[in-house]
Amino acid sequence: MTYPNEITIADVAKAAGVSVSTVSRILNNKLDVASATRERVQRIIEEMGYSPHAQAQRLRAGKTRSIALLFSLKHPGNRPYNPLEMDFIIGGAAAACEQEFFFSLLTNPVSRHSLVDLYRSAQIDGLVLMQVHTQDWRVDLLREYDYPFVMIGHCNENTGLSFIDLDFAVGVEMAIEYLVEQGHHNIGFLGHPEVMRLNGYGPAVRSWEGYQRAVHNHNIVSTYQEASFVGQNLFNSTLTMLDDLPQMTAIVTVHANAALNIIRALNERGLRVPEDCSVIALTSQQIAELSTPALTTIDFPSYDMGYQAVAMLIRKLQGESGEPEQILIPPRLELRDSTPPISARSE
Amino acid sequence: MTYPNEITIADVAKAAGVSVSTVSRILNNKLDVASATRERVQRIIEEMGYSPHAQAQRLRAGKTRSIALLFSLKHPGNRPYNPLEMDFIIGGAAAACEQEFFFSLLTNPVSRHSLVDLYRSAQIDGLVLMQVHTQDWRVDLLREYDYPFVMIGHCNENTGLSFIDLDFAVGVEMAIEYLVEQGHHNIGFLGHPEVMRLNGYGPAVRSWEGYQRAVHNHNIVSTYQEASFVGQNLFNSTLTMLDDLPQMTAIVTVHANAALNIIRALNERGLRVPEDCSVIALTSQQIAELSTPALTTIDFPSYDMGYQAVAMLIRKLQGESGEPEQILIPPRLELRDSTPPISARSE
DNA sequence: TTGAAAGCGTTACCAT
DNA sequence: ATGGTAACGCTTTCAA
Repeated sequence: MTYPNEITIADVAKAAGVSVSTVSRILNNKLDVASATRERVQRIIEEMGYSPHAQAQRLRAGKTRSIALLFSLKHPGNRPYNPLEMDFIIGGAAAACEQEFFFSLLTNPVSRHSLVDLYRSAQIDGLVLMQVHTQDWRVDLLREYDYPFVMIGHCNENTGLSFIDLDFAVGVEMAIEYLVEQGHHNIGFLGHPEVMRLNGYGPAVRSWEGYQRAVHNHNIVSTYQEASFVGQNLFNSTLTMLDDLPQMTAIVTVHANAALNIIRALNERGLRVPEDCSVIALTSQQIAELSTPALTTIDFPSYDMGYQAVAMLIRKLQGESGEPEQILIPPRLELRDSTPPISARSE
Repeated sequence: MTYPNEITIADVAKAAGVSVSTVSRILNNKLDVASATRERVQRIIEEMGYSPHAQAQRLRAGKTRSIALLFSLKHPGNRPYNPLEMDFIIGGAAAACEQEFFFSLLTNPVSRHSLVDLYRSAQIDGLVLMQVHTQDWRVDLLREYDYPFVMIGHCNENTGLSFIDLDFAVGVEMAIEYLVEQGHHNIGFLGHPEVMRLNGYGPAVRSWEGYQRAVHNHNIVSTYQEASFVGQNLFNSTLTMLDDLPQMTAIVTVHANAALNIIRALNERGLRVPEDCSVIALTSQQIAELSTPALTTIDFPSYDMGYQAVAMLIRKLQGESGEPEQILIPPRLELRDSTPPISARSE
């Protein structure tokens, strides 16, 4: 039995012997309807398997109830993606679905024109921006046009803008500080690729700042490598750091997925984690617990960030918050098994 | 300068001194327009920054130009997700965006009602189903209503249905066969959790079949563990297999992300990859190359599968293909560094 | 080659 | 409490 999906509110009205307006009122839970009528019509709606035409409702309302997340694939084959970015997507989708918003993923590269067009042609009510740079033309453009959007990440200049971001600078600093407290003097830092930092990619810039600050403020010997997240690269960069600084007893990395390669590189030199070398990564709980030993982390709550970003956007769209919301998440150190328990270090 | 986005086709018509119909014709590249008019109007469209209201166009056309992928989060905190499933999403989004379809991610749990409602209320034109089970109520329902959809995965009974899937059974068989050819006699299999197989989750059922067939057809000693993809579990399961079968010289796993834990577990027992033990995983090129050593795989082209699924769905929506398309991808063995080169094994 | 008008399925206003 | 009607912005007949 195949139901035709061409049942309209008019069909329901006719079947119920009432006017279209009445059915509409019932659908929208207006109060001025006799309860007898309401019940009768509702039964008929049920029986006919009617549900209102979302497109028509949206046209009428002048709202799309759609939001999108920009996730441009520069090179379609350029995977694997950062798993934390995947969590932005999932978290965002979850928040949108809960509020019955359509959540769309836009992978085409955006131009000024295509970006503006999304709003102009009423494809979306609002946008989530990720992979934000300290100076970001997309942000400038959307701000100029006063189109609703929120960022995962933030710029140098954020007046009037809504965003959620992790405090990468403090995060890296905190990790190094912890290691110093634990008695480490020789610490390696495995950062984002240099080119990303020079391009002004937020996390790259800020984690680098945090590293510089920590080195400056503490009496430690340090080496660093800026590596892409290709496995072989992380592996080699770890070896290079060991060459530079053979006494290295701790590594801090911003790479979510680096554990395998760092650990393997250390093993290659006869070093074990955490007995000979501690590792702290900037990653999510879930990824940290994928490793053996489970990684001590500066927690990167990416699912929640995606979720919050969308929740924030929807609040903005519904006009609940006139003020922009700016959330800079204070980093949290999660001790797990890749740094020795405090008692063990007091030997 | 903030453009109002309330410019309509009527505004353009008025500004150009022509009728709405004429503007519409120009927008839709109809032929019966004087080229002088066309150019003049096009310039005005440009100047005014007009682009047509997508909602209105879709209402008029009776098409939503939206498709969705069902990715229910049973437990919102239930991460990390299978990275290959993430690639379904990205690949699907890419295909949809290229064709200017809206691609939406639905994370709410679906009921019969909510599923049917997606079509009835004209929220979507079609759906991509993943996490398909050998018997799947969603498939039965959509088939009954004759709503357009495609699957990533397939059921036991697929008449009239369109799908793309990897041939997991042959894949696992092929991996084991290769190992046998290379002279291995003691082979371990690390499969999906038993409960997934018993629930009829396609990949779990079929990779298990492939394993059984391989063991039956070859003269090998084998052990297996069915493990969840939690790191600690994979680690322990590997150790258990080593306890069962200390002479084990090769492991085949269906877990995309298991490499770290398998390798670490082997190292724990003083075994090295690939010198002492070979590893073949069912995963994507990108993930395989994240590991050190890079993993030999049965390639799981998940991005392409997502891409193809959506392309297939769009073809179906555009009525290009009356016939259902059923693609069962023949597995391909990709030799990398977690199995020794053939020359090395002839010692 | 162009324009007028109907209609896509709703909701909201104004009557009754 | 209910019904008629206009309007949301577009495309597509049908006429001119």
